[in-house]
Amino acid sequence: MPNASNAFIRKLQGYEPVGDDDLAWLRDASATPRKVKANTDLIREGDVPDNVFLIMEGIACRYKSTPEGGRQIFAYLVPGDFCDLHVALLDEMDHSIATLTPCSVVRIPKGKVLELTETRPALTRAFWWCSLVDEAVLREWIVNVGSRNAEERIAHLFCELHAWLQAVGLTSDGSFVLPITQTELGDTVGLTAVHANRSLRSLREAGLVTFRGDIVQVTDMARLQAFAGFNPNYLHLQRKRQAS
Amino acid sequence: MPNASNAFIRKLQGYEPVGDDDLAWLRDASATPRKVKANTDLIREGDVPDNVFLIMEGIACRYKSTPEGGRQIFAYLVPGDFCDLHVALLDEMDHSIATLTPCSVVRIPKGKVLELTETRPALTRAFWWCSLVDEAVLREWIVNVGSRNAEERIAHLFCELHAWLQAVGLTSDGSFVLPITQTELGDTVGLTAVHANRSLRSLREAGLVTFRGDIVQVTDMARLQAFAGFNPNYLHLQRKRQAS
DNA sequence: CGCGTGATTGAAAAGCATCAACCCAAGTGG
DNA sequence: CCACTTGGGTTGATGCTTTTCAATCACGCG
Repeated sequence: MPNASNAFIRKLQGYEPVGDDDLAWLRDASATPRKVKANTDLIREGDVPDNVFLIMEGIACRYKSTPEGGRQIFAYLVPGDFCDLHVALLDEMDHSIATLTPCSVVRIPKGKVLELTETRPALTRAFWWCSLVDEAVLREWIVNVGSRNAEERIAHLFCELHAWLQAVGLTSDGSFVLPITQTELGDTVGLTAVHANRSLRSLREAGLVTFRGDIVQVTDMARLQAFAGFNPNYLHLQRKRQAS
Repeated sequence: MPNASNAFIRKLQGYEPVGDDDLAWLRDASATPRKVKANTDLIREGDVPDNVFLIMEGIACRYKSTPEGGRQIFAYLVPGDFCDLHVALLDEMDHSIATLTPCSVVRIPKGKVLELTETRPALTRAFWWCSLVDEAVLREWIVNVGSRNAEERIAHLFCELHAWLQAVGLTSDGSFVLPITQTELGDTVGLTAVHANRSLRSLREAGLVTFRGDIVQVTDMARLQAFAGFNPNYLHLQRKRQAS
């Protein structure tokens, strides 16, 4: 079994050349993961935490609860993703983070991240890059809920997740594991569970993609992407060109 | 008339104590603004630019065009806002930026920003903070289009803009200038212009807020905020607590 | 004055939510 | 071992929300 910190370190190395010294910092920071059960809040809106969380295994999500009792999910967190880098700089959480599956997470003290911005420009830049990619994904999600219909929204989400997970080797032959309920899918794309269910049936019957028992299987990738209007440019998956 | 760089520098100073040396860098960087007409693309999706833009006067927006000929706006840029800090680190633009009114903008060469990350940790942190606040606003916009109805979306947008502009002294007595068309308002909150118009009428008749001739006038702030479910925490307007 | 852009209103149709029922599989406890 | 419970998936019927299409109005400008 590979070193648990691999997903995280590999991700950052994709953004910036990471020196041995910085590598040691990363290894040290991600050394002692702790287990968390599924459907557990890691941190809640309003909290003023003093740790940054990092997902090593499992899937979590960012969300806000709505006054009517629903919730809006606006990010899935997969291994290697920061939970709340925000917290290191901002004051209090403006949203919550919950696990969707059992997870393994590590905590990095806030002070350690602040210190990093003073002493390690390459890592700071890599973290900043992470923020910027997160931002790009959020923009596309606004396009998704703001200007696509129900089927297109779901199709687009599946395209994105496939591309993202493929980049870290978590897909196989057009399929990937997505351990969420249809209610959570609805909370993600701004639909009710009932309508999400009907839309899934349409997509299945159209021969584009199926979602059964935690498995998304893309039937026809080219048609699915065309249907969803998916353009992966916003994921910024290709490596950064050498900067001098 | 105040130094044109004030909005920008004041904004950053709200995030981090800025030393004299850094101040000089900022003044220098924002020294020579150039005028741009309304409804002009500053930069387009797919471009690989070598400048970072900074809005000194006027209002611009980030947007993506949809295949059906519409567009989705996901940010308004007001004086002091960065246009595309992303570009300094990411590869190519994943969205476009256009002026909505005549604007005055400055360009900062990409290399200058990269150099900054090596030599000026306080400024780098301030820029990073800007990214994180942008991110928080994007999250709330997803909640807006994903889980509020037409009237609530518009009401929420107006609450946000009022709070944001009030923080930089651009409101007066519950009103502010919003030089956009109803079509652009619709493109922002994921509605057609027709339905945006009807929703505006409802809000006006409910005595909450009016929007006529580029002026938003909040009639009853408390009720408007309650109606929209507005909580300003995500704007992170309060100053950062002293770190260390 | 005529034209173009944006605002406004009406009527019809489509999209989506709501309510309600039922099915199914995986526990759980007697 | 089985009755019972529970959470998630599926489907139908109905109504509200939003879009679409179309027409008209108001205004600034050459």
